[in-house]
Amino acid sequence: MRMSRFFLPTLKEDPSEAQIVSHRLMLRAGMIRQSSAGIYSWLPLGLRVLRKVEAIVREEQDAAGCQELLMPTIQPAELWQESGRYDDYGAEMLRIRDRHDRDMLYGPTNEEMVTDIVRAHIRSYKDLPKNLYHIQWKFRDEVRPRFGIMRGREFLMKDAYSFDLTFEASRATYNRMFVAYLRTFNRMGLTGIPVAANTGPIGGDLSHEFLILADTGESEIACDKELLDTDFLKLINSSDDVSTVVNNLTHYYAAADEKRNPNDEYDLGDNLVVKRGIEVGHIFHFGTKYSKAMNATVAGPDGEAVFPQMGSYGIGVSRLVGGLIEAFHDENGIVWPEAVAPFGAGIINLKTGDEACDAVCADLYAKLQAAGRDPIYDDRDERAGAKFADMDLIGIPWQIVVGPRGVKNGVVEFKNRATGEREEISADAALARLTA
RNA sequence: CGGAGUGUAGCUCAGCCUGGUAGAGCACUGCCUUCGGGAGGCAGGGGCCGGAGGUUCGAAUCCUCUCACUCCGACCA
Repeated sequence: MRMSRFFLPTLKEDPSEAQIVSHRLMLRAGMIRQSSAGIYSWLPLGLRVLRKVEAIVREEQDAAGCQELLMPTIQPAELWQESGRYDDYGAEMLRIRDRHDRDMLYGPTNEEMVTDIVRAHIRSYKDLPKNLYHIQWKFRDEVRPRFGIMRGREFLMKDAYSFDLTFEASRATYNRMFVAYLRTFNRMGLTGIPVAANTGPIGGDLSHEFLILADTGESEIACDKELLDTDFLKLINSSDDVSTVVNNLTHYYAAADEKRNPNDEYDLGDNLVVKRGIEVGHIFHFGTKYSKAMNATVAGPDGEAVFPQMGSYGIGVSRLVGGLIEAFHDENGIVWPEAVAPFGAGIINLKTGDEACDAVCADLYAKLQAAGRDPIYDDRDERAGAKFADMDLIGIPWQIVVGPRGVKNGVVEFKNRATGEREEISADAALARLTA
């Protein structure tokens, strides 16, 4: 992408409404634009990152044996009346009436709808297990939306729903999803710390939240210091058995603020740490709560009707974008991990219009594109300072700076956004670094 | 929902107390000089001062109502 053609409305000054760093940087980098309280447009740069995060989530869900479908945002009230949650959910549910005076709602979650789909099409235990997910916009009419997309009313969520024949199989699915979540966050450079949590309106007997540490996080977690010192990735890779991984992590004390138990914490002594975090995932095991309420059964091996055991598994995809910025930024802007960066490399032409510079840049640009690096090329007729500032603000991980002086000497500047390291190397060498 | 604020140019804000024809910086357009880490000069364009009522000869400014947004709290996968 050439920056001269890219829709990138960056701001020099901090918008006054933004209180936390991720919100400020998303506005300054031209990623989002607020429409109304807690509702945002995703501008091209922001959408690129959102799609990257979404793609990682999707790959890991697929790898965990889930199948993607897509359910609607608008749901009929009847399904929710059937489960009993139409009245329970309260004012957070946005209720809509259509032209035929039918009660509808903008879905805050999809347990009812997916159960309706499964009960219609799955009749035999032989068709189980199934784990269905979608990545769809949700709406929760929060009393007080804040922190930009971190606590918006409209947000993008991945939600998966598992159906198993037996309790044991269902717990195994829960564990598999647990580990898939660890992997997902890990691929983005984050550590999602699993903590025991309440089940809230979703219901059930078992639940874990996944939090990433950030001082600006809304949730408080109390846990055993040793848990934070654990190398999750090593643990995952050292065991083929997901239940071992889950057991190794969940035997440490770790609780969300509402589930803290002073008795447990007393034993930890100095090992107890209390930190703030951002909830980016939440998984639930709730057994037959919805299958029973909605009379979803399959024929079991002996012909009797069986209520499938269920679980649901959410990841806040749009919230993760904000969480990533909270985790990865410096005084100059965002520092994207490569896996989610909106562009894989940046080219800065210090003297657009200079024949030699233009030629070197054009060559780099074409070759990086051909190599699938998805580069952004700042070919604007701007001062160098503005180009450097914008490239850092939007967090491009690798930057190649091409100027007349360097070109004369056959070198370009190769820069790492995260470390700030700069080297003078040939354009070919820079290319080799990024296409190896 | 309780409390506190803010709405004036795309952004950050001044002007309001004490009523008298709408301001600055940044951004934008044109020209010139600059050009290696957010340059400078000159000239421009852009605002129903959130909306509606009221007071007044006259309202961004005073009064009433209303809408929106932000912050603190309560609430919340």
